[in-house]
Amino acid sequence: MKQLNKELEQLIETALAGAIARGDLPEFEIPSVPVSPPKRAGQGDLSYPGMSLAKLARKNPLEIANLVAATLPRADFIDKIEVAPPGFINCFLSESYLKQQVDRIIEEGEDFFQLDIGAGQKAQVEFVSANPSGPITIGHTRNAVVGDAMARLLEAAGYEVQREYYYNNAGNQMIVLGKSLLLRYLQQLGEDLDFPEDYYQGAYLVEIAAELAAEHGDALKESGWERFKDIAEARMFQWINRSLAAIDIGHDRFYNETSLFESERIWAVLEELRDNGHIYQSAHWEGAGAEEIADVAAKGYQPATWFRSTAFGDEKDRVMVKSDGAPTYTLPDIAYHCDKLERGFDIAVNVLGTDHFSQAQVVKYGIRALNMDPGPIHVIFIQMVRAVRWNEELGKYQAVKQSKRAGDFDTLDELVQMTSADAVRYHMLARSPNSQLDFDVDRVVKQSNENPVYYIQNAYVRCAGIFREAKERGFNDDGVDLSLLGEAELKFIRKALELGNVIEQAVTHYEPHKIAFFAGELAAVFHPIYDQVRVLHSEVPSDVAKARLRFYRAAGVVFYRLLRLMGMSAPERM
RNA sequence: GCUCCAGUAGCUCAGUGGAUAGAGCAUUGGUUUCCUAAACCAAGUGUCGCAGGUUCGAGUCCUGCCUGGAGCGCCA
Repeated sequence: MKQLNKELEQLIETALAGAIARGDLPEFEIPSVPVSPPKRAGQGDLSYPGMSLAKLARKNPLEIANLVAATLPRADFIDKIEVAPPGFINCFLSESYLKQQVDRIIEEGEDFFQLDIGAGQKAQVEFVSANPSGPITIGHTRNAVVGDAMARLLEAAGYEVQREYYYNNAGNQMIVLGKSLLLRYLQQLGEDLDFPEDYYQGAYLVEIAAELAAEHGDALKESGWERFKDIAEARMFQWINRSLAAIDIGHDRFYNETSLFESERIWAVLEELRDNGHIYQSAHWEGAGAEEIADVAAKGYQPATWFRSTAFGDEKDRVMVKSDGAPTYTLPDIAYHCDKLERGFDIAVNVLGTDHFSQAQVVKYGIRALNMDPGPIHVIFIQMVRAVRWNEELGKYQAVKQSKRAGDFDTLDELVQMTSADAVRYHMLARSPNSQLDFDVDRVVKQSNENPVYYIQNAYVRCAGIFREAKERGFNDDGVDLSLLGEAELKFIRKALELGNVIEQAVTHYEPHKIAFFAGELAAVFHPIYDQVRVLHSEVPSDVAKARLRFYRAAGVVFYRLLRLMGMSAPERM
């Protein structure tokens, strides 16, 4: 399917080049000017602001617009071109072209607006990346939904996409997890033991411990925490994957940070940084103030290994290897991204919470210090998400307490249980990632017309309903004459043809939420049409009914495509 | 203190430097003999945080300020 705004832009550029060649316009470099649908009726379907050229062409914008309109090459999708002050070039789409697109949409099916922007290119999306120390929380969920939608959109743009999950099972967290499970297990065996406050308090460890006790009795009693760490880790991953699968999310590859230690890759990276002159040994960083130095002295720090990230714009240098010889999190993170780049991804999207902002910056500095181009790496930062409820007494929203009490929830599982996988996905996606998200629990739970999830799905359901009914009545759209379609149906087709541009915008700006808003807008165009444009109705002549049936077939294809792009289901019935 | 993000209708939020700033919810009234009501139709709501600047044109870009959030460890 063609992206008409791009086609038109090219035609206009051709016309401009012609005008320059003929000497009607002075020599100038034609800029890329976005062609977009105007907001108001009567201004056509696509609009090009000719004013952008006035200064370059040193000519009145209205004159330029008229010149372009008069010499624009012919195209099958254009009905007419109008010029409007102060210099807009407005394009009206041809009705017959739009009607033909109904069959084109059906032909393309699930590949409707499958673009070739990324053809032959590899993209990676790294997302979730939660360490296996507990369940998927509401914050991870937003990360997961945004990351997966980004991956789907990249696929729609033609990229070959890999979904990756980066995790660390070697840190102190995991040791504590293992020890926590060991304690819970011993408690299950009846031992009266204190459970330290800084251990994992979650009830899930008690459950696992109970299962272990039931399955193995006291056979594991003599095992060390290492054994319990392994068990806990395996169980956590099972749980995480099951939770994600419940909202139709999965990863192609799990990348263990530990492998970077085993391969000694981190030390190779450190040596390369050192060779490039970006590493030094010191008890404090080179730019430390007197106060900082005194503080370090008071703590008695021995010299550590520093990366001079300030040379790349950082506000302070960062420790790579602590004075005790252990690397910080940053060094393997740099090595990991180095590895990513070497794997040859043209785009490497990284979905992170804003609490990783500084970390992500340092990684980019590290990449540059290795004389590599961090260009392919793009980070989508996800702002905080919290579950809220409307408090009638206070007249404002309040955060749902993150306690384990019944009715409160802070995990994906509980969220899905309270609402639905589709509702979770839609609401987590339908926000700009860099705005804080208040997840209104009651509203999402409500399965009513105030919930846009069902508004969109219902559009697909309605299409499916027509076909069920038509089949029962033995009616079909064979031998259809699409010229019988009316203005209402064309309005939908016009809107649907914007999908390609939406996908492109979402991909090039790394803003997957755009697809969610588009889906809502398209449903808002659809429902009034469905209300008026009936198919199986006594007053509708058979040939018109055939055309309309074909139209709803196309509409169903479009909604199916949209729902899948958002990772949502396309139910046949509500 | 420094860095980043946000501030748009009563609420939750969209908004590619372009034309008269939008949607949903909430509020009020209306709509179904025949696929449809989780829907449709109609009605009102704005100091786009404040002040400057750039531009033919600014909610959008720049500067400063105000408010809210996140980050600023030899944590991961």
